[in-house]
Amino acid sequence: MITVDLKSRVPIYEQIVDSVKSAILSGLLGPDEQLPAVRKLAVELAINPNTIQKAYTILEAQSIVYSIPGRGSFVSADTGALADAHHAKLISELKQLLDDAKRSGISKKEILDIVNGYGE
Amino acid sequence: MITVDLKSRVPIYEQIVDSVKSAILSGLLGPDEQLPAVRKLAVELAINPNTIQKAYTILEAQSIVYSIPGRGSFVSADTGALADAHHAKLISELKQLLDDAKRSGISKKEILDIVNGYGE
DNA sequence: TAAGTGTACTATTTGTATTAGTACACTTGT
DNA sequence: ACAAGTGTACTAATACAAATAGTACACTTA
Repeated sequence: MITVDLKSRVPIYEQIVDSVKSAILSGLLGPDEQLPAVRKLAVELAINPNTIQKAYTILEAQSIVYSIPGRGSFVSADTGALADAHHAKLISELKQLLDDAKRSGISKKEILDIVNGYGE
Repeated sequence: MITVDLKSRVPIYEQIVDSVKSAILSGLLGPDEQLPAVRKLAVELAINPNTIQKAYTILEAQSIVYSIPGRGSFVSADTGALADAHHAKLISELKQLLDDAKRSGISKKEILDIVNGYGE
């Protein structure tokens, strides 16, 4: 569920933050569902517990999870804000990509062909 | 022409590499045109000459520039490969973004509206 | 000859992530 | 009451890569 690439340039704790966010966005982790325990996940990923803790602390600061000492860490009840932020981010990235494509002389037709290749 | 963000996470030498590539792709730098001298650019960007040299070495290894000791560094005569690679990269990023958007429940209509907002 | 160019090399510094180790307070289940 | 499992907190040490500092050499151009 939560994975990490030790060789990546992005810090492990950040990968964990992103991984948890993805799990929530994809529905893999539902509201009030418990996250893996700090120590357990550390063993599973073969990294230091402090690194997991750092990730959970960041997630808690962003109101994406809440932690109860002695109990565990859990997904926040309301994940709407997270979904909204992700949505906005995707739109923004798409616009930037289109700008770049236009500057690079990629035709609108080529782009539309690709977009239309995606079902629905 | 070539800019750098000291606060960015991506290494300065890599920013320079990307910056030169962009300048070439946008036509700001034409074939056989001379790049700023290592020492001069170092002064201009207020960074160490070694960092510039590292960037130029990488660009030369990728056949994007060629260097002549005593003369300077110049844009390669044939920049077609660079343009092709950039084109392929954009297409790939677009596909990935569309995948993500689909997974996030963004409607095709919303995407088409954005794409159609880009002239031509 | 002088100035400007790329190239090469080693040592050092710096910043940040990560690890290591320990300790405390709380909750749950027995 | 107890043990096990949980989050939390803190300091020190380690590791690694980027960036800097400093110097030197070979070449080209005016």
